[in-house]
Amino acid sequence: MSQNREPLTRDRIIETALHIIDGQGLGRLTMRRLGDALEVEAMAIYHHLPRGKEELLDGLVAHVAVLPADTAARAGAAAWRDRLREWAAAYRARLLEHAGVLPLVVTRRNPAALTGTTESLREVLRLAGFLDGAAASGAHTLIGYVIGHTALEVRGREARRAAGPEQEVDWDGRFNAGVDVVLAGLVTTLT
Amino acid sequence: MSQNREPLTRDRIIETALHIIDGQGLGRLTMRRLGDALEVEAMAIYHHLPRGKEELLDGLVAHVAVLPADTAARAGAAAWRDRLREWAAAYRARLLEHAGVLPLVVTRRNPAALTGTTESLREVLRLAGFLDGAAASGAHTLIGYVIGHTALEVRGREARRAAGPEQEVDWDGRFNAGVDVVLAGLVTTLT
DNA sequence: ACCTGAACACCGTTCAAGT
DNA sequence: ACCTGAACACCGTTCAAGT
Repeated sequence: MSQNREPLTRDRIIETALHIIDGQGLGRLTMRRLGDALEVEAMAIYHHLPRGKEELLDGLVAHVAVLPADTAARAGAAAWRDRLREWAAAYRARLLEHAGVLPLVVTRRNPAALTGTTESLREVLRLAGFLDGAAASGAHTLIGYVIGHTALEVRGREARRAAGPEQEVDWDGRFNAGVDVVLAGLVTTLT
Repeated sequence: MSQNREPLTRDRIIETALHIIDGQGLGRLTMRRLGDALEVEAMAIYHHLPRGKEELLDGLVAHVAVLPADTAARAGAAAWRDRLREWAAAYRARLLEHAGVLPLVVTRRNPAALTGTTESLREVLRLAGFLDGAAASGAHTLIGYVIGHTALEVRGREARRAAGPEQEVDWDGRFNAGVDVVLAGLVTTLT
C-alpha cells in the first residue's frame, strides 16, 4: 500500500523547518531532523534545495523578514505617523513570533530579503513629504531600531530566567516609546 | 627540548578565537581549529572553559559587546548629546571591527553582557536631566538603534558584492543621521 | 594541575543506485 | 523526476591515561 503523504515542496520544507525552530530552537534544526519531520530521508531535501542548508536558511529569512509596509494608502495622508507606528508593531510581532531566526536575519545571509521592506517604508516617508535622501535615511533608521530593539527584547526576556524578576521591564511600552522617539526625531528633519 | 609556548589562558583562548572569526568567519570557528591555532589539542581547551564552546561564545560576546559610556564627566553637562554621539560612533566601530560576532550578540546568548553598557548609558541620560523612566527607555532606544542599524550595515555592505554598486550607500552619514534623529526625538521627551 | 589519544554520537553533503 | 542507502570528512564532547 502506498504511503499517502503529501509531496515534498520547497514551501513545505521551509514551513516545517520554521516549526522546528519555533519549537526547539535554531540549534536543533538539522537536515536529518528536518527529514524525519517530513517523513523522508534527509537527502531527499537536496532535490528541492540544491544549495542545501544554506538555501534553507536563506528561505527562512525571506519567509520571516519580508513584511512590506502598505504604500497603497492615499498619498500625502496626514496619518503617516500612525501607519509607521502600526507597521513597526506588526514587524516586531512577526520577529518575536519567530525569534529563533533573528540571528539569521542579522547575519549577512540573504541580504536581498530586507530590500523590499526598506523600499516600501521609504515610499511611505516620501508620500508624507520627505525628500528622497531623508526618506531613505529615515527608513533605515526606523527599521534599524525595530530590529535592534527587538533583539534586545528577546535577550532581555531570557535574562529574567537567570537573574530573577529583579526589574520587570514593560517591553511593549518601551518599544512604543522608542518608536515615538524615532518618529518625533524624524519630524524635526521634515521641511 | 621543551616547547617554549606561552601557557594556555582563558584570555588567550578567547583572543585567538576572535582572531579566527575576524579572519575566516564565525562558521569556521571550531574547537579543533582553535586548538590548532593555540598549538594544543582541542581537548585542552576544556580545562580552561569547562562549559566548552558555549562558554567560549559567551566570552566572545562579553569581550566585544561591553563598552560602557564614561559617566565620570561632570554632571548636568550641557554636552550630553555630543557624548552620546561619540559613544554611538565608538560602539558601532567596535561592532564593525568584529562583525562576525554580531549574530552572537543578537542571540539570547550571555544576556548579562549588555547590562553594564545599558546602565552606564542610562546614567548619562540621568545626569542630563532625564527622569529615571525616561532615561531607562532612552538608553534602550539608542542602544537598540545602534545594534540594529549596524547589523543592517554589515548585511548591506555584503550585498553590494552580489548586486553590483547599484546604489552606493554612505553608511557613515546614514548612521550619524539616524543617531541625530534619535537624539532629536529624545530631546522632545525632556522637560 | 594540565594536557593527550582514542572513542562516541552526531553533523552536512556526495554519489551511485533504485523506482 | 524523485527518493534511498551507504559512505566521507568533519563536528563537540567524554573519559581514561599520561606527565
